[in-house]
Amino acid sequence: MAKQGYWLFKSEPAAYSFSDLMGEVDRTAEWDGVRNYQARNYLRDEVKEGDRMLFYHSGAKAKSVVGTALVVRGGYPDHTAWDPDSEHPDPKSTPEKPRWYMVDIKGEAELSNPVTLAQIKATPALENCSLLTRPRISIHPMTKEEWDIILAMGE
DNA sequence: GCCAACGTTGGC
DNA sequence: GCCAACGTTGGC
Repeated sequence: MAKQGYWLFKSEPAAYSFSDLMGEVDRTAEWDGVRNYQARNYLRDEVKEGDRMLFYHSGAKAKSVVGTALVVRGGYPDHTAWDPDSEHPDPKSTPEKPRWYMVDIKGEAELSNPVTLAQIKATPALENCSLLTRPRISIHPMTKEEWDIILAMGE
């Protein structure tokens, strides 16, 4: 069995929120629309079924980790790229030569207390976490230690 | 293959 | 709403 991976996915709640995920059939959604190569590489190569992720709300008001989810399908081609009616079409990506990848996630639990960005910044053990050191990427790998700390803060 | 222009992200 | 950071594009 592959090593358990931990991730943090960012989303603008106005575009797609954690409650949107929890409201899906089977609480499961395709995480499509990623159009950044670094994030794509994570999705394609490293995010595996069985990995867990923190759902982070970015943007003016939220800026906090609000819940957890499970990866229920590892990286596979993002078919919305070659759908001209999708929100993120990319004519350079085709079914034969997919450029973008996505995963499927299933909502698990909402945190009792959302962990804010300010709290994360104020926690010395989290100062090297990818969320803080690599701004402007929508997908961040996390260590088990970081995962445990944030979840404990959210209880 | 360089690099300027441009677009996007996301905290403030 | 501003703007810094940074990724992408495209002319040369």
